[in-house]
Amino acid sequence: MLDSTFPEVRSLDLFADMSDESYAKLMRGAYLQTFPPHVDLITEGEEADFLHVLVLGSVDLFSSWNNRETSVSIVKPVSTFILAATIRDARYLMSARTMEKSRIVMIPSQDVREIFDLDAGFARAVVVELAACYRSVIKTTKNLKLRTALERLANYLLSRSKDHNGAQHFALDLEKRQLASVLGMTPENLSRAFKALQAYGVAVSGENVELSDITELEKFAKPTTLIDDNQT
Amino acid sequence: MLDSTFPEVRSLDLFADMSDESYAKLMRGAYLQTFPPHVDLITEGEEADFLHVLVLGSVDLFSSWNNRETSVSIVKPVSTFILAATIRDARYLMSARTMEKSRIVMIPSQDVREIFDLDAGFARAVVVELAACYRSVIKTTKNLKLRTALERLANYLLSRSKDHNGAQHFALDLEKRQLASVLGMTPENLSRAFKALQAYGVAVSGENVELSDITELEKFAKPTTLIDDNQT
DNA sequence: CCAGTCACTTGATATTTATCAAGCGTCTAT
DNA sequence: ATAGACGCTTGATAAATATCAAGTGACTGG
Repeated sequence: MLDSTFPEVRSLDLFADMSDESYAKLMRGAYLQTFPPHVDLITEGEEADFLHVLVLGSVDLFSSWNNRETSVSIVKPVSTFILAATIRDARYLMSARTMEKSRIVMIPSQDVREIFDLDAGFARAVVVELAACYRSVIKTTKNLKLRTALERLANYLLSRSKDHNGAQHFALDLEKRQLASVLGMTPENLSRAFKALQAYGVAVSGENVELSDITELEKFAKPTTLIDDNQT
Repeated sequence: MLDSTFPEVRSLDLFADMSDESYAKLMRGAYLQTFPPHVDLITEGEEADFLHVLVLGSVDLFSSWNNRETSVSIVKPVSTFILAATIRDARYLMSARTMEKSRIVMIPSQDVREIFDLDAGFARAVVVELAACYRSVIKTTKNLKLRTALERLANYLLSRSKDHNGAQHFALDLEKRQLASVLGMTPENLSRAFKALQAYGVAVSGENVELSDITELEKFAKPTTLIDDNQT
């Protein structure tokens, strides 16, 4: 299904270190598909038949219980989702929907498990990716359990600022309702939280954020690499 | 350091599928050590020099920020901790301390990474373990974001009941203060939550729990395998 | 251009959760 | 035995967060 006309996939970290032969095998049953915005890709509880790799766009991983819903994380290119379910041949723990137009590679889970045993380079890449995912969720848990909503928002803003080379001004990359869900609060509360952070030099207008006193904001937010750093 | 006098280690899921040669290499630099209760094993932020495997006892993985502290999870035998940090050669995201007398295998991280590349059976076992850890934290996150403290406690009790073959009566395996921290609430609140659950047939005396109406409690708690099941 | 939709905001209020202070009961060490 | 320590509980209160109900403003489709 997938051939060399998609070098973008081959060069992803996850596939870069494997043999051509393994790659060919892996891709034999794979699809590369483009989805419009707001399309449901996966529903939690289903069997994990495919490993998904997001090549372009963005995907919301969310979960529901008892009529409540929450965003567990937002996936940006290039990353996999549903890797753990694929490995364990288990059911999805989260649902997924596209947030914008997205290009996604879908690889049959069984092939992933098969090639994992055959190709050490791929195995290493899978483990490294999975470990990164694990550490990211641990950080989320710490963020939720150790901080108030206001503190989470403050640190989120500082984090985004760092993503923009420490810029004082940048645009939110999420709708506010979406951001509220990611941060574990209601949209109403997010509005009030933004207002409360005015005291630390935060100004928001639409999607535009201005941090006029990053030092003061940091004094309040107390960011730490052990929670707020995406890389380590 | 470790030889065949510790068959308990060799037969762990993590090590069972590897060659004798790889196992020998892996254990060359390893220690098997017994720690007394309430000993700090690891401090978050340090380099992950060793992979830890808990063979006996129990270990608290906790984290601190801004003078607050929370239990992220309790590790019971047989499982690893710090696996993700070892894989990524990164810093620990959590601190660890023994809760009771515990026997722990410590394997130099570098050896783990080396043998991972050499032994496919070990690689598979590492990935399966890591995927299980990942899914477990995802469930924790969903639990925290989708449920109130009362709902978390109710589901925790139902979960423990299932661990005891659905028994109506069982003993808590954690101190209440510890349990409160795991569930993301204060000890005071846990006390009140237990009282509030009396309405659903929950009675607690010391460490003894009696669930006199599991059906009613389930109607309130709405447990789901996608959050509350340890296995899948 | 206008009406409608929709995300966001704001205010009032309720619920949930934490904090502080005190008290209770059990265990332990002298 | 008894004093203290300690874990737990309880009550009073405060803080954090959610809910409900309007309202605003921007974009969109006819």
